[in-house]
Amino acid sequence: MVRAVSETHGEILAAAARQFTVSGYRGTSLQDIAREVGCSKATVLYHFANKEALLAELMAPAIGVLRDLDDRLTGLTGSAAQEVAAQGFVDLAVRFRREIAVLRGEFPELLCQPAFAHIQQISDRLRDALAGHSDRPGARIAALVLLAGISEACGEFTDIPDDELRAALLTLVRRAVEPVDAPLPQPPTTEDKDS
Amino acid sequence: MVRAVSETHGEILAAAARQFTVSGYRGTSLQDIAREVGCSKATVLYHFANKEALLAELMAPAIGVLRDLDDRLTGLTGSAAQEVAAQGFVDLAVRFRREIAVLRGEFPELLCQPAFAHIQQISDRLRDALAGHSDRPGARIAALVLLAGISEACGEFTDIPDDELRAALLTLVRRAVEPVDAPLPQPPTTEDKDS
DNA sequence: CAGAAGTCTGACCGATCGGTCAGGCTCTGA
DNA sequence: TCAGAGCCTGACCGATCGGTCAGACTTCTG
Repeated sequence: MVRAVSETHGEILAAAARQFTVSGYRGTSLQDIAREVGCSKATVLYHFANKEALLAELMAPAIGVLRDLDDRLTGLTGSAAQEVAAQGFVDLAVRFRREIAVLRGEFPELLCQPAFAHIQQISDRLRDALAGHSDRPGARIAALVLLAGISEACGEFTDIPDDELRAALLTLVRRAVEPVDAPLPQPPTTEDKDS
Repeated sequence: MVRAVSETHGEILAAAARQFTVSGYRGTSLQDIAREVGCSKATVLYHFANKEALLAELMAPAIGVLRDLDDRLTGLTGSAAQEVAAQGFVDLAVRFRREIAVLRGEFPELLCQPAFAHIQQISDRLRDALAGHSDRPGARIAALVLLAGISEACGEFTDIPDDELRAALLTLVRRAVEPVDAPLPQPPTTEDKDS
């Protein structure tokens, strides 16, 4: 059976997206993808140079949006950076729930691959922005917990429509982020031991 | 070379912990562990029935603490459940940073294995408790984002001492969790479309 | 009609995985 | 002294992985 180029190409991409979401990148073999499409493993490797190229093409749209967000963050400081980072990342996470779920937990290894080398730097800058470029541990911790948690959680809420999920996440982030413009948010914690 | 039982056993366990933390469970082979210990792969499999048993023994302490927390949560409702869940999970996450990092992202597959079958249910109950047993989407989302984010983030802050990390996380969780005892926290969201 | 281009496949490759097994080694106690 | 228990290993196994390759088939084009 011979199909139009774009047809098989797209079917492989769609099957890979589903399989990666369920089993992760490593947990999915080219044979699994070929089986779902109904072609041979060699056909998958005819349309894509290798497994990594398949992943790269799958991630391209999300990465593009992430880069745009990175550009918009340059020059911003304090709560302005926090707000733009919050809105931008929440929107990105909701729109690309599936793609982000794929990377779930496989970030460290995947980021070593050349196609994704720069993403680590971008996400570091995103975290700094969400922390209002503060170096207080509380701000850094809150920013990382929120970014990681949203990435992880988005894929789970498949039953919640985009609008509702986006609004709830944005409310959460605004509530949870450590304010940086105010001198200090009246620390009500139990004890402070600055080592 | 022949060592005392407990010695090699412990060395394998320690090496596995390090490797799993860096490369994940799947990403670490028995050969990798054996190489770090300085023994053969067969020796690893002499001390542990199989790879899964190695992981189970590594996780046992953390799982025990998780079960204790689960017990303490039974019967609690509202903000009381939230507070106990917050304190208990933050403490657990900080104490067992490394163990939790191992499971990072490999939860879905690992939870299928019989040794970890019950953990999914416990973590579901933990999430419900942190949401104050509310079924409002905002509360559920906040709880999941916080649990996932803390799990993910703890392993990254190796430079922050336990006390400080614990205090910062607890402050964050208390600030971020959606209050449930008050009738409704003055919803400032854009629009509510109850489908 | 000839042949070039594009699409697809089965057979195969080397590498690596988790796991097994027979046997060698050291130490201990009768 | 010697048998047995405990510890350890090299060699090996079947399965699976990502990837290659020659060739078959269809479609387009001059």
